[in-house]
Amino acid sequence: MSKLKPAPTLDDVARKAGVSTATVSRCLNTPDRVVEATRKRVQSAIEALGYTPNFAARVMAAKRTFTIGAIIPTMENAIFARGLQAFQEELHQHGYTLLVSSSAYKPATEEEQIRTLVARGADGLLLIGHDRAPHIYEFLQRRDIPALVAWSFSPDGRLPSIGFDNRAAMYELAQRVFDLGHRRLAVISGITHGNDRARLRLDGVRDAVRQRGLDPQGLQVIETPYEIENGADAFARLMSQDTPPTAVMCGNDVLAAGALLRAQDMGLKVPQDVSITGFDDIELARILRPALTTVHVPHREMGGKAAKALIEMVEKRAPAAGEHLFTHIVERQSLGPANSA
Amino acid sequence: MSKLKPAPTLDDVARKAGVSTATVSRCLNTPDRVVEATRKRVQSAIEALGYTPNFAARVMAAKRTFTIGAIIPTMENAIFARGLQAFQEELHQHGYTLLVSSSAYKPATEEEQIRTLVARGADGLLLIGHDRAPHIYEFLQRRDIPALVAWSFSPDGRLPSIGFDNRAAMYELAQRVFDLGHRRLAVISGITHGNDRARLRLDGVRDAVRQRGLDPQGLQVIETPYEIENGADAFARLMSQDTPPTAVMCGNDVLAAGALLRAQDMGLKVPQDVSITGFDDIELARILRPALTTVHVPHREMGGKAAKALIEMVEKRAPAAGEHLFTHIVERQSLGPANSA
DNA sequence: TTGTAAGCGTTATCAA
DNA sequence: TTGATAACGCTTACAA
Repeated sequence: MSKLKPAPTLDDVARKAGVSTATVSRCLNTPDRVVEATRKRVQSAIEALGYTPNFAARVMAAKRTFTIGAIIPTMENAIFARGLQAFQEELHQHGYTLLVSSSAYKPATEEEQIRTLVARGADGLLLIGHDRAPHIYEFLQRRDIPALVAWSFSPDGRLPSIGFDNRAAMYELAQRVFDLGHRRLAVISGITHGNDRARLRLDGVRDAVRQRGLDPQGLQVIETPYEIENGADAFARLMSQDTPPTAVMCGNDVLAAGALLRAQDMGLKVPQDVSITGFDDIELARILRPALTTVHVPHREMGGKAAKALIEMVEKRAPAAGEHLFTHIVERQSLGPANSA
Repeated sequence: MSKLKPAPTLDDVARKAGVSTATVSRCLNTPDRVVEATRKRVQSAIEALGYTPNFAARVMAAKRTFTIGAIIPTMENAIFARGLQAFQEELHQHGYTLLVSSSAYKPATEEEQIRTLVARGADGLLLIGHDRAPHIYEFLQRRDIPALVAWSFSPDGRLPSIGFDNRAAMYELAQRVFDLGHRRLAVISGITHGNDRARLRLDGVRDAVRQRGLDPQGLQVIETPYEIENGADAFARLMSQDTPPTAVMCGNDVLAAGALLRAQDMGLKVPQDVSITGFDDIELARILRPALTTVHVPHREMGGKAAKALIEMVEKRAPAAGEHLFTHIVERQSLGPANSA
C-alpha cells in the first residue's frame, strides 16, 4: 500500500508560516488587508507546501462557487462551440469557471443537467432557447439562481435573453428567395419539438409564404435532426417528387451542406436547377461549392455579451436586460433566380 | 429586498420526516440499509421540500466528488466530441459527472486547466496525447490523481493510455498510397509542437518513405492548424508548384476536406489529377465527393473504454493497463492510382 | 434499523 | 493588522 498523501491545508500553511488560518485566508482573498512581511512569509509557506485551496471547503464557507454552468444542445455541432468559446473567455477574465454539459436536444436530459449544475453550486446558468417545462423555471426561481437564455431573443420569455430573432431572420431570407422568383419552396428543418430556434425559423418561412398570399399548407417541410446526412437524405426525398421545389431552405448550415453535396450526387446544378440556403454561417458555408447563401449569426458577440450579462446578474443580484442582436444575410452562390422553366 | 430562500438541507428533510440526518443520508446513499417505511417517509419529505444534496458539503464529508475531468484540445472539432460523448455516457452509467474544458491546443492552458480540475477535486483525469511537461506528471503523481491518456496509445508513456497507434496507422495508409504508384507525396499536417498525434502521423509517412528507399528530406510537409480553410490554402500552395505532388496526405479529415474542396475550385479532378487522404473518418468524409479515403478511428469505443478504465483506476486505486485499439483504412474515392503522365 | 456526534477545510464575524 | 471561533451541509464511525 502506498502511503496516502493528503493535500496540504490552510492549517498546514498557517502553522508553517507561524500565523493563524484567518491570516492565510486573507492573504489569498484580500491581500491588501495583510502587511507585506506577513504576506511574504505566508506566500513562501504556500509555495513550499505546494498548497492549493480546497474548492469544496471554500464553497461551503463562502457560499459562492465562481462557477457558471452552461447547457447546450450538443457538442457535436460547431455552432455552439464558437459562441461558448467567447462566453468562456469572458468568464475567465472575471475569474469565473465554466461548466458545460450537453443535453443531446433532450428536454429530460436538460432538466437533469440543470439540477446537477445547481446542486454543484453554479452561481448562474446559461441556457439555450426558451422552450422548456414551466416547472424548471419555477425551480430556478425558488432556488434563486440567475439564468440567462442565449441563441434566441424574446422580450417576453420567462428569462432574460441575449440573442437574435430567429423568425425575423428566416423571414427576411425567405423574402429574398421569393424576390428571386421562387414559388415552390421546401424547408428542411431541425426537429422543432422543444426547440424554439428551429420552430421560429420555420415560422419565419411560413410568415413570408403568407405575406405573399400563398397557402402555408402548400409549403413542404421535412423535420430531421441536425446532421449532414439527414440533410442529404431529406433533400433527395424532396427532389425526387414530380414537381420538386426550386428552392430548399435549410434550418442550418449543416443540413444545407448535406443538401448541397447530395445535389452534386444527383447531378443537379446549384443554383441553376435548385437553390439551397442555410443558417448560421459556419466555416463550412464559405468553403462549399457553390458557397452557401446563409444567415450570419454573431456567435462570438453573443457569447461575450451573455457572459457579461450573466456575471452582472450574479453579482448585482438583479435581473438583466435582454439584448437583441442582429443577423444579416450573407449572399453567396447557392441561391439564384428561379429557373423560369 | 426579496427574502432569501436558502435551499433545504438534510436537516430540514430529517425534521420533516421525523428521523435523523444520518437516516436521510442513508436513504440517499445506501437505501438498502433503511427499512421500506422509513425510506418512503423520507422520500416524500425530500420531494415536498424539493431537496437536492449540496454538492460541496458532500464532497467535504466523503472526500470524493464522483467527478471526472477531461481536457481536450478543442471543442470546435467534432473529432473529440464523439469520443467524449461515449466517455460521458459511460461515466454517467456509473454515477460520475464529466467536467470538460478545452486547452485550444495550448500547453500552458492545458496545465492551468489540469490544476483547476484538481483543485475542484476531480477524482480522475482524462488527457489527450502524451506530450506535456514532466512537472505536470509529477504534480499529478504528488496529488495522487489517477489520470489516463486517450487518442494515442503508447506502452511506455508516463501515464497509461487507451488509444491507437497514430504512427502505424498513417504508415499503413502511406504504404497503400505507394502501392498505387505514387512517388511524389506531400503532407498537410496539423501543428506537431506539443501534439504527439500529429507528430506520429507525420512520422508514419516518413517511415513509409524511408521503407521505400526514398529520401525523407524530399517529402514536402506543410504544418497548419486543423481548420478547413487552412487545409484548402495549404493544398493550393502545394499544387501551384512546378512539379506538384500526385498524392496529398492530410493529418485529419478536416484538413482533407479543405484540400478536396479547393481542388474543385482549382479545376483539379480527384483522384485523377491528384489523390487526397484524410484521417479520423468523421461524417464529412463520407459525404464529400469524391468521398474521402481515410483512417477509421474507433472514437466511441475509445471513449467508452477510457471511462471504464479510469473508473477502475479511481475506485481500485490501481494503475490501469493501457489498451491498444485498432484503426483501419476506409477506401473511398479520393485516393486512386498515380497518374502515369 | 436508527441515532449521536465528530469531523471535512474554508470564510467571516467579532475581539483583541 | 491579526487571532479565535462559529458556521457551512454532509458522511460515517460508533452506539443504542
